[in-house]
Amino acid sequence: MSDFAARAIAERLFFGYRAFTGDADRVLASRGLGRAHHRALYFIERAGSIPVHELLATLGITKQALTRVLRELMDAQLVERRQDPADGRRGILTLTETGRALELSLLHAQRARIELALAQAGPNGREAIHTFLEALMEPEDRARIGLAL
Amino acid sequence: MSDFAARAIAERLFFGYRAFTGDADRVLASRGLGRAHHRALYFIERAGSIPVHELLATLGITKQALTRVLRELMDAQLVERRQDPADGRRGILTLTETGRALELSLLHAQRARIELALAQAGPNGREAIHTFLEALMEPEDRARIGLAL
DNA sequence: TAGAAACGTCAACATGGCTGACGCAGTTAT
DNA sequence: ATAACTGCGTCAGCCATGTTGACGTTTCTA
Repeated sequence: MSDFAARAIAERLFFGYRAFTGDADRVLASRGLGRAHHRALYFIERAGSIPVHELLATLGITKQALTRVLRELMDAQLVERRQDPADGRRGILTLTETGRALELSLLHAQRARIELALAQAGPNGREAIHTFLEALMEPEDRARIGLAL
Repeated sequence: MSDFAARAIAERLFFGYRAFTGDADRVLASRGLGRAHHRALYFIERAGSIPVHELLATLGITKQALTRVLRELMDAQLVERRQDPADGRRGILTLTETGRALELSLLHAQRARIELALAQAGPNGREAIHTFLEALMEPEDRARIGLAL
């Protein structure tokens, strides 16, 4: 593949991702939260409820970094932790009603941009876009969202 | 658009972008540099030579943040600054031979992943992917890489 | 019942952002 | 010519998000 073609993708990913996250960042800033909080909210909501160790693996950060984020989210009454009944050492995280509402509003802040971009790409483009992004991902992460390795 | 469809894109962007940047991050770490240095190298190389104020606008960071990055790149002999002959206040940045070599090796670290992902998406997918990513971008940034607003 | 596992927590540090304030060289307007 | 503005570097201090390493507690498991 030519360097030129690689650059075309690289810069579009850079600017595209920046704009995409920017939509949520504005909402987050008004609540005194950051992108790290959004990611936690997103994956807790996605799973319904999730063990701490799994969220840790998904986010790919250390437990110290996650603990700080979770403490702030729990202080803000957006996330709750309870014990795993099957193994009392494990914590299970869920969103509160307020947390779910915030997560949705963050998603909706990004939805318009996504919708527009998919529409521009045309009805047949959607599958190609999914395939492309899935192929960029690490196999480990593909498995995490329920795709074949 | 359904929340479900929006989430499908959101998480693929998150994991895909993370894997994509991870390729370069590994090379950068071995040189004691970070992602911020890569972005500067990329856009200087892309332009051939670029005024400081334009790089500033492209990266969307403050001059203080950029100055630190540029100082490190110049100390490492990867970037050179000279005066704009037309306006002595302005600085113009170019890469050294070494800088160009590093930038290329960073691009190549990402190229295989991009190539594979484009191949997976099929020959007709490429246009859709470009269109999609361009539509995600801020109009301002589209203009910056030579696209119509 | 000893050891391992799953946390939470404290401390220190790196990176890459930010704001504000100041200085200086060079350019432009009066 | 001189005053004002511009572009840019720099100092200082702060914030968000990540890192390592060490330690303690609770809970399971061999």
